[in-house]
Amino acid sequence: MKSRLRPQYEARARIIKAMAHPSRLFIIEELQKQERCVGELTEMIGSDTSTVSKHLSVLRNAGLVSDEKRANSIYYTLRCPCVMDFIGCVEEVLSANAKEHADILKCCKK
Amino acid sequence: MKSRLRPQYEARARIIKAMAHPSRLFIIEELQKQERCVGELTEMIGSDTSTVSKHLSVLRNAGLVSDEKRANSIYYTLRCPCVMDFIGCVEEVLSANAKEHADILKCCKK
DNA sequence: CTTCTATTTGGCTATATGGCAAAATAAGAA
DNA sequence: TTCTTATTTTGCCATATAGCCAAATAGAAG
Repeated sequence: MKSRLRPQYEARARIIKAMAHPSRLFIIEELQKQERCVGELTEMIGSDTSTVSKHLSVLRNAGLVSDEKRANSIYYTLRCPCVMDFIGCVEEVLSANAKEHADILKCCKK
Repeated sequence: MKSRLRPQYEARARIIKAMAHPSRLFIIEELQKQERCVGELTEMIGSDTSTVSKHLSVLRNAGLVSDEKRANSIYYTLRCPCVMDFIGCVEEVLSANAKEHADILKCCKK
């Protein structure tokens, strides 16, 4: 592809890659509802604190969330709620896939 | 997170992960304009045919594209054009990030 | 059947990622 | 100051990914 376009696609891919993990999708969805600190998210997700912290740093580095320290916890917020629109489309893909699977099964049974 | 939710987040993550690569984003955007065969995409992207073929199989396995053989080429099509909506949001994140960077620079110069 | 063309697959290497545990850091409370 | 709590960083290992090359496959064309 034209070399001047490369960096643009790479930048986009970095953002999307930051979302491409089950726990991080959970975090995004949760933060869309309300801000949360690491401890809360850790408990909800059920893995090691350090793991959740790393996920948060991935999201932060991508610019998807911002953090603010209050009392002795760090609260994370979703910066661009539009990322939630993704989910709708992803679900559309998933149900299209499910439908196709169903059709294939139906066809084989005949 | 509640164990019955896990599979759902994993399914979503698989779809998003399939998009999380510069070449695959390019392919998605190109296929949104018109169907293309492997050879055409290979030339546009400029990497090995086998590499592009693998990218296409990632997209196909995710259910994002479908393929149809005609003459002696295989033509790929975008199955859910809504994935293009992603890009708008991703660009929003990118420009928010750029703005923040600019603000930080401005602040430091003072 | 043989040849040619388009695409996929397998083998390989280098690099990136996710996870936990342990050590390090930051900042409030005593 | 020291103690405590919340979070981040580091080290390590296992696994996944991208890329190229070479080999295999599928069909069209001769």
